Amino acid sequence: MQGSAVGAEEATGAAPTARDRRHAQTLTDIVDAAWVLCREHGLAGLSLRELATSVGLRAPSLYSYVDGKDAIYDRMFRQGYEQLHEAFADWDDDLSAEPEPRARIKDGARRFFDFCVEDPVRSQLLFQRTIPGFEPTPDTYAVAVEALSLVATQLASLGLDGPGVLDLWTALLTGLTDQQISNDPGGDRWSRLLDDAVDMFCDHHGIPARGRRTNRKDRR
Amino acid sequence: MQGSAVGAEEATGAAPTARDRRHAQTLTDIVDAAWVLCREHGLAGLSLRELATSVGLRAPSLYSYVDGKDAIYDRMFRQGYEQLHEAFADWDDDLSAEPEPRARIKDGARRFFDFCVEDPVRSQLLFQRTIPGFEPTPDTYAVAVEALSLVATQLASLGLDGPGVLDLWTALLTGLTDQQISNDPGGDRWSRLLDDAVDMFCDHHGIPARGRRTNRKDRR
DNA sequence: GTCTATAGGGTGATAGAC
DNA sequence: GTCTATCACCCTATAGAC
Repeated sequence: MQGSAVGAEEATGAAPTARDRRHAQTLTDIVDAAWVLCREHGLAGLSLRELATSVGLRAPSLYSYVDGKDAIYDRMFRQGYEQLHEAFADWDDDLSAEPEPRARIKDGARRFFDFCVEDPVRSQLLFQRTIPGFEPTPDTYAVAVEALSLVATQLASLGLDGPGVLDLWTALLTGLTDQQISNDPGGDRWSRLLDDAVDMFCDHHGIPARGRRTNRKDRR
Repeated sequence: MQGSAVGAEEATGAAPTARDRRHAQTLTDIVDAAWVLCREHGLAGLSLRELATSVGLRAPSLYSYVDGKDAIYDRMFRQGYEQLHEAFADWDDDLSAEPEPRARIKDGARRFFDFCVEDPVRSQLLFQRTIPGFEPTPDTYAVAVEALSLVATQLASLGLDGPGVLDLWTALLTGLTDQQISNDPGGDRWSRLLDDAVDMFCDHHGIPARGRRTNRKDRR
């Protein structure tokens, strides 16, 4: 379920020793435990002491695995975008099975909605900028950009392109997910509006409901 | 600009003494300073020490004005919803000048958008539940409900009613504002999409663009 | 009402022994 | 690598002198 954290050591050609593997293992343990604690106490409520003891260490020992608190957020941030990437990796695989653009857009919307609702803390870390001092490393920021551009190109291939179109799309989707998360956690009050919202959006942008193609620009 | 905090003392029939007025004044000073500090350090980053010194007091002296930290959040929360109420109090005043529902809906959307963007910290306090232990007092919660129901009835009079319709409306609006606040602060990248978004929404729900009335339900 | 003093907790991070 | 000990802060809240 969690993204692989192998590769934390420098990618030398040398084979990993048993000690390297142990090191990498407790490192992933640390990040996994950090997710658990953040879901419990909130993203900003993460305590290094508690994190350490929850993996059987004392606080100072964390520093031989991770450079400090922000470095832990950075690893979580990167992992989150890797998971987003995974969630959309096979999105266009069913192109042969379902060629209708609107149905496929609905599928994409549902993927994103579920991805966000399934882990609100992750959504908060990835999409809202709420942690005081944290900025992702350029390296992990590149991972985020890559994941987002993957989704953007997939949407563009379905006819959703142009700057304003994509921005309105993200606003609509994040609005629905945020309302669901913060005003009806565990329920489906906004989840069940998702398909209707997509129809509204597609109607407005000339995405055909059936095989027929209507082009919005031609009508003006 | 800030809502009046007179009336903090119990509403007895007695005339307020000079001492009462001084007390009420420093109380509003405290709340005003709390807003300033929250905009600087974030909502959760409010420190009672710093708040006290910023109004010329020491931390313990705050407790003779306010019951604790959550009581300060409560006053801010209430004041925020009073301001929202004010922002929509005269919304239907221009009914004679502008009877077109769609134009008036756009005006309402713009009011809400500006209200949110103009003070992101206030939006976070009012519309997201991000502070760990804080729950508004029943008394101030009633103020919030009243403000929201005012807006809801105004929308309903324009044809935007039904549970799903209102929920989709709030999702769309908060989505646009949140994106604007967190991804383009100070800019207009989502602000300039607002009118188009309202058109999309109105088209979908049968709100006429001109004087003619189209009813969505009749067409299915 | 305001203060000093302090209780009683928390935090991230570092030095240095083992 | 892990630990103990500790530094150097931060915080909210209360007791009691003035």
